[in-house]
Amino acid sequence: MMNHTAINCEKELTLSVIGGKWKLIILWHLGNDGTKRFSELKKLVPNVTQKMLTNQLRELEEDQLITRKVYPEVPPRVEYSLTEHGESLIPILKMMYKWGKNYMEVIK
Amino acid sequence: MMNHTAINCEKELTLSVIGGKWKLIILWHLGNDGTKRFSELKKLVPNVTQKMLTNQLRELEEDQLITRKVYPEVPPRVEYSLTEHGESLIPILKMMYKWGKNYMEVIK
DNA sequence: CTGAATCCCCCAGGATACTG
DNA sequence: CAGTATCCTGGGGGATTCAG
Repeated sequence: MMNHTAINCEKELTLSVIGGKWKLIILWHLGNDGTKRFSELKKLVPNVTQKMLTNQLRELEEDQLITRKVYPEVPPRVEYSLTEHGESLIPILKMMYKWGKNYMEVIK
Repeated sequence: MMNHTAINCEKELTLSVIGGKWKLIILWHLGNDGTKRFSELKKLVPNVTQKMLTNQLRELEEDQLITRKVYPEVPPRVEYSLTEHGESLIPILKMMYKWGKNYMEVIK
């Protein structure tokens, strides 16, 4: 598991696992569309660099929100998908989506 | 409103308004206990510095999640409370709390 | 295709001191 | 009591290059 220091409360633990710059959108796509390869995620997540995509995926994997499956092929194929922990996060993401959408409309 | 740059999606907007280091716990206390003075929040939020508490409160105010009421007294009294936007965020915080609690138990 | 390895910059956040 | 004003640091995140 990752190093989540200075967590005062359980909600901050939750925040710490989804708080990375690209984690919400990664989880979102894996939640909606299911399994994705690295290159697919690269296209789906606008403006990520390879380094950051790799980085965020590693952290999500450490936190057991996604699984990483490597196929021993040439060229290599790696697929990412949500774990049960990851799946259980989707309802929260949906609420965040709804709240953000409404908030965006109300706050001009 | 604050400067929320590089928001790819509405959920990231939501994340951006609650993402500060002390914002969750501030919103949490204001949601549970209602109006609080600055000094009360200072006690309720462990290890915050005055600067950071002020900073986070200002940002929450800019984002219209809390209101700031100043009483013209000596010594000064300032009270903070949730706006409707802030209140509407509480269900999300509760879900995050539950998720984090369960996650903490399952992941050793 | 899926990475790892470097180098670098910015700024959120901490420590500390001062003020109406 | 409820703040400002400075100064400073760590590390999250970007750009770029190399590799199996």
